[in-house]
Amino acid sequence: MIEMTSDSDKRKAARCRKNSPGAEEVSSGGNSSGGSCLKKGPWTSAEDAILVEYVTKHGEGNWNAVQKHSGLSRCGKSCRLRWANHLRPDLKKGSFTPEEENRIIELHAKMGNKWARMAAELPGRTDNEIKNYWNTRIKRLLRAGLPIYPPSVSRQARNDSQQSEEMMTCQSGDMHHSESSDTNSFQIPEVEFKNFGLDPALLDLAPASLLPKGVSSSNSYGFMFSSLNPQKRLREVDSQFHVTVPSTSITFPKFEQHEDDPFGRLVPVQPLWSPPIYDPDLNINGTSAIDVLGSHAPINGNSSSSEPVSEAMKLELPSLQYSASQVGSWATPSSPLPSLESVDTLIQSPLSEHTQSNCPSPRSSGLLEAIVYESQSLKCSNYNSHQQGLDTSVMAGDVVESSSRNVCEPKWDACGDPISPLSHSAASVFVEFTPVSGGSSSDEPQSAEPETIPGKFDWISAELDGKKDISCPLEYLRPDALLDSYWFSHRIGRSKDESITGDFGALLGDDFNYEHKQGSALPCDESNQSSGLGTSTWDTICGVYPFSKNN
DNA sequence: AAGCATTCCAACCGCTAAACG
DNA sequence: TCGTTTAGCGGTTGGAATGCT
Repeated sequence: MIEMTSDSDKRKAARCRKNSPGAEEVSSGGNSSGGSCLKKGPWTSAEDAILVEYVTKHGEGNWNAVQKHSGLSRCGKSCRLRWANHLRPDLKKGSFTPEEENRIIELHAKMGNKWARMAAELPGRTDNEIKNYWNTRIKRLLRAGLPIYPPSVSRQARNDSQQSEEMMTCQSGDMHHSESSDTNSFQIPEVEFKNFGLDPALLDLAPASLLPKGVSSSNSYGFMFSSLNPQKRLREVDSQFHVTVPSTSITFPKFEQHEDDPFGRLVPVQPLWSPPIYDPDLNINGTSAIDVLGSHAPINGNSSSSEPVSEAMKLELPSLQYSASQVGSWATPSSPLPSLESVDTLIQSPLSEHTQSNCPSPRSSGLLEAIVYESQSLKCSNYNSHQQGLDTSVMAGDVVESSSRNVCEPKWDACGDPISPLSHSAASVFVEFTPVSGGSSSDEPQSAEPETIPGKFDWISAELDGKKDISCPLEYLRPDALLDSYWFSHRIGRSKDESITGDFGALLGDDFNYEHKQGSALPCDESNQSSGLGTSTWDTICGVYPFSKNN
């Protein structure tokens, strides 16, 4: 089976052309490594045919023999990849189904970046495919500061982590704990950052996808289960510091496309997240709570994600942690979490209007979209619930919240319009994803978070595009927070010809001229809407972002 | 419509671990 | 025990497709 599409052929041809003059030349038999010229670049149909024929005759394996016996000018590794990723007859083509997406997330929570093993669980899918999927689509969630793992998984991981931690402590003192098990033990991975000369506090803020190369992927997704082998990790542990990831739990309902919803929106009806089969304990209380894509802490890349807190300070977010039993009652969580409908009603911002009206509903085929959509709704609701008590119930433990608020008082006031999307993007992001130590409960020992995260909420100065010296609360500039709003407005409220409304536009408007926005006190009014977030603007943000900049 | 930016994806590289002789 | 081969993984690259201005 030669599955060369005309597209891929074109692509390959183009790439061949570009790749190297040598690529064509070597295809006639040359060798490159060790004197033998092996062809690189896209495979041709002829090569595929040869490979298929060979494998059909001889079976898989012994890939280095392919070149010898078939005349292919490809190294065995290349042959193996080509076969595994494209020529295998049992490959499933096309985009991932929602079920597969679900499965991938589930598997990733279970295995970490064990792509091959994940692929084994997904018939017809390849590790490369899954990896690409994860590294691209999941980034959406990361950028949006949305959770990826079901909180149930997170909770289990946290529990296991604590247990193993205790064990480790007992057994070997304060040693770095390694992955206890690849498969059956959920452990919130320590996020290990190599020496980037960065302030851990800053690193902590980095969404994985925005981290400098070298910290990305497996262990850069923050909370994700590092795929580093224990040996590797031990080797590298020298210059690393550890971030124990606190996680929060947000339960998400299952989505269903309401027939009577003119916009085909997915609405929560049942737990989306079926209890992972690999751990019955995850099915807490026998509920089918989905606890969608939980541990958003790390993912959202914001303060809550991977606080460089001491292990003793593993933080919970009670205020955001909905018990599994609440899942079924999505509309009536114990905390003042409004129903989805209420959310739409409560968030009477332009965005919410969009949410109701022309909200690009999550495609029914897109689990991620659904998650994003619903998560945003949830965040809205969280915002509201938090907003209510923000001024009056700033816990001592809500250091992040309170301190940031204090520090940014003028800005908060300026943009803290509860109706404004800015409120959401900036303030609510704070509120929602900040590892509120002990959350809203004051019984939790109030950690000295500001001390463990030095300067986290300091105002920062950064030169943007070499033009402006901006000064603003670091939190304001965090891409995740900004993107959160961006994503929000895009996924939910922004139609094609609409501009980003409110604060985010204000924040990211022309040339990211924060100085200007400061001057205008980050107005949230319509007049200050940006014409949209230019891509270059976003590049600017990323480029300016402290951890990369400091690098 | 054109130009630019971003996203997606195939393919690769370098490295490591496991398997095997 | 050691060397070789194979498999797997993280990360990267770059063209095509797509979206935005």
